Amino acid sequence: MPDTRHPKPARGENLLFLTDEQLRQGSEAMFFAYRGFTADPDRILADMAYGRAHHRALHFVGRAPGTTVNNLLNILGVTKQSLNRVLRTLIADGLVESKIGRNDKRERHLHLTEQGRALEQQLSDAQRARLRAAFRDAGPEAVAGFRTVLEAMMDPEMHSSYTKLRETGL
Amino acid sequence: MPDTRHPKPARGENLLFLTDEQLRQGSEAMFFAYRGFTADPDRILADMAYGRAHHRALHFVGRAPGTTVNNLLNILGVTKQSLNRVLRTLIADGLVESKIGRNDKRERHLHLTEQGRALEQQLSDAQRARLRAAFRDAGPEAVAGFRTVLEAMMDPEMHSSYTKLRETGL
DNA sequence: TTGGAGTGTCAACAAGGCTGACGTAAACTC
DNA sequence: GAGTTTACGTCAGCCTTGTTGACACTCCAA
Repeated sequence: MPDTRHPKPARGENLLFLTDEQLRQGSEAMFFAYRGFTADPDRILADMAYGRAHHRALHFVGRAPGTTVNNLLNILGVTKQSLNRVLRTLIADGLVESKIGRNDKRERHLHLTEQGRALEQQLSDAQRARLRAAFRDAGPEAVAGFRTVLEAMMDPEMHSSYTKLRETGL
Repeated sequence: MPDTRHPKPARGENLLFLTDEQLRQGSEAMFFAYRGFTADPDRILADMAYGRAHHRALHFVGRAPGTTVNNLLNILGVTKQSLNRVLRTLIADGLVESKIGRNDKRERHLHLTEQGRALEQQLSDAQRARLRAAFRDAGPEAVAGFRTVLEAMMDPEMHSSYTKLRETGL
């Protein structure tokens, strides 16, 4: 029986949270939670001609206004052809603006239009509502742990994208 | 300035973790972490004729041996046509066995074959390795918080699937 | 001026979602 | 016993979003 007297056991003791069964439950928690995480914006998008990829593009353009296509490519981790298809429809529909770079005219700097910002808000609000409820129910310490584990799960390059957004974004 | 004397502030105080910026970072953490979470098994699957959908089916059949098709459908949240396509190849390749029910002969009970168990192990090992490292780095309290938040993010039906697996599975 | 980087586009394809329709067998219900 | 419902499989077709490969254009820098 595990020792339950100490809430924070010394290392070496009580590694119950590292058993295969615990890890399996962790996997399943990720799977089910991610489904919940994407469910609300997906529902909104289903009515439009857009999908999850459009949401992601809107999110990160809104997050890092003026970002280049290449930068967005690295963040999203898809091919430029794949991103381009999404971006093309967003630009055609007037949600995203693509401006030729001033210094380097090969680059395109991406911004949300008013309309794009509105849709991004709508989608993010739906997603954040769920996240807010989950965070509120779980409490600040659980949220801190949540963030810590997620950061440790990322690939190093993704992690650096993540922290870079945190520092420079907005 | 938030009160930092208490690690667990009374409600109403210190709700910094519920600001839009914090929630946005939470969203991004989910996005990047989920990419990391699926990266390792995806790499293994890429060499075979299988994809992430096959991994999910193998996982849950292995987790709840003897489960019916309908039950698996509910867990995975896809249409039977979609699941059937995946299941058909797994059965044809001898990774999954489909047995007609004894009581109710309409039902099919699914099991992993030896070969299926082997592949499931290989895939899960890759995924668990990353999770184990993340859990180890983050520590038991962070892991508990991680689980708490993820559970709060699930849709209620998913949450019941999740807990049911935890109770009856294995 | 030439090579390479950043960007965009076309074509073709695959995985894995979806809907709708239909068939079969078993179980349930009246 | 007839009719309905349930569980499952399958065919056909569509969509989104990912992939590769090939090619063109613009601009910067050596």
